[in-house]
Amino acid sequence: MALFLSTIINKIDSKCRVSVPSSFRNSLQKQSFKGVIAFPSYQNNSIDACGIDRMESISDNLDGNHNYTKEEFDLISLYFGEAEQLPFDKEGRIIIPRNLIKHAAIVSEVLFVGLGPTFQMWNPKAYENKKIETIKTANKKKLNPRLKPIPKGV
Amino acid sequence: MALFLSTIINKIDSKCRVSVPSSFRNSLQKQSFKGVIAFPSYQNNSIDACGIDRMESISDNLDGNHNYTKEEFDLISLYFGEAEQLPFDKEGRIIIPRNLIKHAAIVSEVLFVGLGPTFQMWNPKAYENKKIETIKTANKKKLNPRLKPIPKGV
DNA sequence: GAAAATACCATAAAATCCCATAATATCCCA
DNA sequence: TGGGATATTATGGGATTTTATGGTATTTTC
Repeated sequence: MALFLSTIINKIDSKCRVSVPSSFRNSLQKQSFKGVIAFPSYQNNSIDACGIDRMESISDNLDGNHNYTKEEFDLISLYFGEAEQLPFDKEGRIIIPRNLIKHAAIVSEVLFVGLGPTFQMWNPKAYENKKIETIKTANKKKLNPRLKPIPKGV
Repeated sequence: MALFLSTIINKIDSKCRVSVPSSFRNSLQKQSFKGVIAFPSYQNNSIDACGIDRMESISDNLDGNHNYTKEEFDLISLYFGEAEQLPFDKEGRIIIPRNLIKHAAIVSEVLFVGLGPTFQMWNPKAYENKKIETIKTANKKKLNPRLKPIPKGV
């Protein structure tokens, strides 16, 4: 599956078009639907996004004997209902729908941030605030941010 | 997984290109993404780096493990956002982004130091200082200098 | 037919390729 | 083991391609 990393800011024009960063595009272009799946985040004023592959695998999982709780299942169903399929144009741009723009309070620029298998789109200023808040909380709770892979099967 | 050892200094040019030491390159070239993943170290003025394999395993773990609190998840997300995917050019060089150059105060040379599964990039002078400091502290605390294997995943 | 959506074209900046060269390191065979 | 031949690095610079970003034209939708 795709692995989205790093942070990129691109401009959004009067037709609500934004260039998806080329590093993100590369993995998305290989998937069956050439574009991104986007939906409003319920946790932040941001837009959650991923490739169709991920939606398909979640869908398969929902259909089989999954191990989601009832609450989780309901939440995932909500996401499916709100998900938008945004195809690339020839230049690798997507058009962000009105409701998502409103949800993320996007104005002239869109910040893309990679979160591994998914990514988010933010108003750059809002992301900056969120970042500061996250660091503050981490310090207060003395969270260990060290990235370590945990050996499989242990 | 890759094993990075020893210390090498290479020049950085006006296009911010540096040759990754060939000994490091060899293991990285075999991975699915041909290049290095780099992010600002939060402990030093240095750049932490590894291969995509390591990020993938961290990502898988993050995706599969539902034991993270929201705060932990947010913090790890920050690191994904700060990570940069730096592909090799045909000559085995990477381009170091402005923000990382600034973070590590890199000028004309880059010092690569292997740390086992990861490596770091430094301003050679800054590394020299750090080294002296480390030895001084070790002597003061009478640390045992023998190399011991560190338990995996801990 | 008007408005919205989509396709198409143009351009500057940035990233990447491609080639050249010198310095190392490695090989190979007497 | 020596030392010339060969391959691999590290490094530089110019040429080419890709990206991001506009704008205009054409098609769709109601």
